[in-house]
Amino acid sequence: MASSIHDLARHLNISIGTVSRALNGRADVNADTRQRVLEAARELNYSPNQSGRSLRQGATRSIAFMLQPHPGDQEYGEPFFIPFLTGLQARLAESGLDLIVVMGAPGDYQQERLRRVVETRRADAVVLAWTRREDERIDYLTERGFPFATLGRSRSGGSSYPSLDLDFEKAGSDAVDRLLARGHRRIAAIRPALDLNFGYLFLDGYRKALKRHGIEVDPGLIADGFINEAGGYQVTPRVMLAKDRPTAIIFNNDAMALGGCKALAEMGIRPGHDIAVTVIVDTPLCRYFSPALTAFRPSLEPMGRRLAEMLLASLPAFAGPEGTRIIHEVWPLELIARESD
Amino acid sequence: MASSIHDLARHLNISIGTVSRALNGRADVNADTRQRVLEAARELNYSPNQSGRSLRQGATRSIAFMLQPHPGDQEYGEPFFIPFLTGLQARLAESGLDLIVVMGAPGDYQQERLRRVVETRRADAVVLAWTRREDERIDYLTERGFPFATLGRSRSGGSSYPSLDLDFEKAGSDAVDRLLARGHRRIAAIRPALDLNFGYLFLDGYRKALKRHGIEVDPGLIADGFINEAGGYQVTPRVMLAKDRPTAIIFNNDAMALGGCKALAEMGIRPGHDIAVTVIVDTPLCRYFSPALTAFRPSLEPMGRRLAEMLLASLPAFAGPEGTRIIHEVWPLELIARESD
DNA sequence: TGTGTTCTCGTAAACGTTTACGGAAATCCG
DNA sequence: CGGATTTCCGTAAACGTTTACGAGAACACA
Repeated sequence: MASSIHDLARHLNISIGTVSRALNGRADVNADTRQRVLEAARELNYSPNQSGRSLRQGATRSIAFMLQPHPGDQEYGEPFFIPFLTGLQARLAESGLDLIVVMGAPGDYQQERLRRVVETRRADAVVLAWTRREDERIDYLTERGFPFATLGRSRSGGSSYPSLDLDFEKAGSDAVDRLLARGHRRIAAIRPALDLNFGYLFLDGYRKALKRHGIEVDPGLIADGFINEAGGYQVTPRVMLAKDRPTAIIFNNDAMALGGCKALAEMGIRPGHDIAVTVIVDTPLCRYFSPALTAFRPSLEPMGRRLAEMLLASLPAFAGPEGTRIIHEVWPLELIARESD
Repeated sequence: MASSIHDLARHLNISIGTVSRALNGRADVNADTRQRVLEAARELNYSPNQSGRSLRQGATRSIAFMLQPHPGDQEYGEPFFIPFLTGLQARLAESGLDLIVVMGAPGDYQQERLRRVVETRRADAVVLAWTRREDERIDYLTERGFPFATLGRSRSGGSSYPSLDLDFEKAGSDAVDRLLARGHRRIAAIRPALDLNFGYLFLDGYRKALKRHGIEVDPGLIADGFINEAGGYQVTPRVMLAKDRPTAIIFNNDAMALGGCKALAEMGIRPGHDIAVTVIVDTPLCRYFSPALTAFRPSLEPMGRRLAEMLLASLPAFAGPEGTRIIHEVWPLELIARESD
């Protein structure tokens, strides 16, 4: 069916070694024969078998991104990652690498799937997202010496791998500053209950900003919930029942914010009028919601490009002349002021 | 580094052939030796090299989904596909297949990327979405005899491949019926300008329903735009400037509807009050928009499962006892009445 | 002319599997 | 007990590449 390097060799009456060298642009092949090989390749519609090549070279020339759907929220997609993946893909393609997105089942937290990818050597490196504070995936990969990079920081694995994260601490702090400047004193914070690292960073920023302004942190105004709409819906009433009601809520996540607003609506509390609502990570949903939610926006597509760049810089096979480098970066979030605060 | 089948053989002092047979559960291996092999495999942390296996078997045991980001609309993700992919992945995993999502650059319409996947044999079959009326990808795949299935129908390729589509025609018709029942007579239709097949199906349903009620189809009420928010924003005023203004608009696409509503707002026209707005394919954005948009909702996750099932049934290697079957299905969309009409 | 260098190519091994084939040992059966 | 059958395993080839090695031819140079 598909033509192999042997077909080319037979067709041109030369050896497969020469064909391979010609195709791979090696120096020790006559310019004339190279020309003929390339023509024959086009004519016979040849393209190399990736399995054969991978087997020989021990490299698949592809990078895997582990995509994890939100558990328990079938209807809600993951618009967050698509622009990121677009950037990631674009940069990898420039270096001739394929991006493969490995889907996991919702909720299994990828460990099994990750093992499969690593152990069957389906990819040369992986990119992780939704990093946890203590992340077993990172432990696993560092232990095995498998190359990877992360979108998000973690305590696990030291600083032996490239990572790109958003400055959730600053965003949390800025959100508080802004609300304080607008006269709020009772500010609640709602974040995901899992060990997700950005939840800690956000809360750190929140706490520090309050303290900086001499305001005591009230544990009754901080709540953790499941990281989806249902979680926000469930947990928001809890902070609203604090003895001294908050006049503002900062949500760490768009889906939780939407659920929270639903709960507020049912309590007769109108975001933007009766209460200020701020969201840390902006998505299109925030923009279209009514009232439009004030939120902190990441530059996802450039981040994807950059993380690909950083990953490549850490791989010996792709690092430039100055050798491999492990880069860590933290990118700012941009405040998009809308109607909800 | 990673242990191979040779390591196991050496460790157990048996031949690699026996090891392979033991691992693959073939009959002609002693129960005792099989036990020892499996233990050794666990002990040495063995797992088969996918490249070697693929090379020998001529199959990668993975299915590729071609994911295409919307062009020109960086911020807007593609929440539509995630639940679909979740279902697809789940069903494939049950048959031991991996799902790999191949990202393309926005706008290149995948032809290049598809060629890469097919020609380098990175996957055993592919799943296509966003089918066009005349789809060069389908032509290419049928011509090459490469197995695939589609989410959506097409004129290309006959009925030689499994396809699962939504009943856009019925949805378009139902949408018109509903608006007519509510007293509207001037109903506009806005759909994507590309050759996307569902745009035709939708418009067919729209036209038929109008004719069925004896209402003439006014070309001035039909407009095509770029399939994103900007497209909806740009094209909506065109139908609003018809000599006899429409009192209702049906959008074929959520993003176009959102852009259209923005344009309407700027014209001082309020959806849900001054004009009825219906969307054919519901996404979370429709639910959160204000006013919440009446829309027709697909069951994406079950559709993903089903299309995987249908694809497997068409593959000789996976078809059940009754042999391979090419299945075509068209699934209904469910009307979700909200506030915008 | 003889020696050394450069250019170009063929040979063959290797990557990690699976599997067709055959053979030795064990078992069965009349 | 002898032949037939079954059980189990080793051998080796094959999948499609890449690449180390070496060899022949052409060329340069003294």
